[in-house]
Amino acid sequence: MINLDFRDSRPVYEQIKDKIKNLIVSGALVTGDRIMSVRETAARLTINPNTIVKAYKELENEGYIYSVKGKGYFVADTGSIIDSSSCEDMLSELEKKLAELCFLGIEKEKIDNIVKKIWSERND
Amino acid sequence: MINLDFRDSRPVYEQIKDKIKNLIVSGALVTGDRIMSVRETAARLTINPNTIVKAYKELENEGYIYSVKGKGYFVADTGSIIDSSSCEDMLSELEKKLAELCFLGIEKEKIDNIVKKIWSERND
DNA sequence: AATAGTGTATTATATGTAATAGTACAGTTA
DNA sequence: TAACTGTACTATTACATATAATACACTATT
Repeated sequence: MINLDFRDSRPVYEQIKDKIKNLIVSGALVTGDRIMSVRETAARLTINPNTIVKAYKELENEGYIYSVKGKGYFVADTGSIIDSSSCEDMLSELEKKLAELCFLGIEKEKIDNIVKKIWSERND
Repeated sequence: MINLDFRDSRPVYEQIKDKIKNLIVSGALVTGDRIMSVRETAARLTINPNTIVKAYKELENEGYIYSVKGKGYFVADTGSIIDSSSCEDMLSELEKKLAELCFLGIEKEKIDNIVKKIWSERND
């Protein structure tokens, strides 16, 4: 389900955040689904439980999941996520990345196709 | 010209990399332009020269600038930058970010407008 | 030649983050 | 009761970041 990439220079807890966020964004996990427990994930990846806690807590702060003592972590209601301020940050980040890709000579059509694909997959 | 943002949690040398890269990508700096010297930038931002060196060296490795001993750093030929492997990485990163924005409810038109704006500005 | 500016290299030090290890406590379920 | 959950805390190690202080080689100007 989740594997680590040791070529990736980013901290382990960020990789875990990313993987789970992607599972939610892609629809593989939906509201109410229970995700692997802290200890289960730690054992599976043979890393320290504290590292998982850090990843889960940050995902909780961002509104993607929530915890229930004694039961586990669950995927939160997607509606509660939309934070306009962080959306603005993401959009300005996106603009920088796009400007860089444009500068490097990527064709506009390539970007258009990616955007088209993503939004068509989601708006079924 | 360049200022630091202490609210930004990223390392200082990365912020400097980003600022200069943006100046190049935006066209404010063009091939052959000399950029501020290591010591000059360090004095201006009141940070350690070694931090500037780290930022400049990474930009040099990425092909954005080059150094001449005794003279300074200069903006490199843009044609030498295009590295297809790193382009692939950037595109897959972009795809993740776009999927996240889509998930958060951003309208496709908003993205289309950003893309349109950037590519029209550059293809004069 | 002298001076002042460049990039470069090196060593040492301080600080914060990331990750591990171990333990303990509180809640849930069977 | 037993076995699983999340949570909290302390201690320790390893690494990245940033500073500090030198020193050397090259370029340009005077």
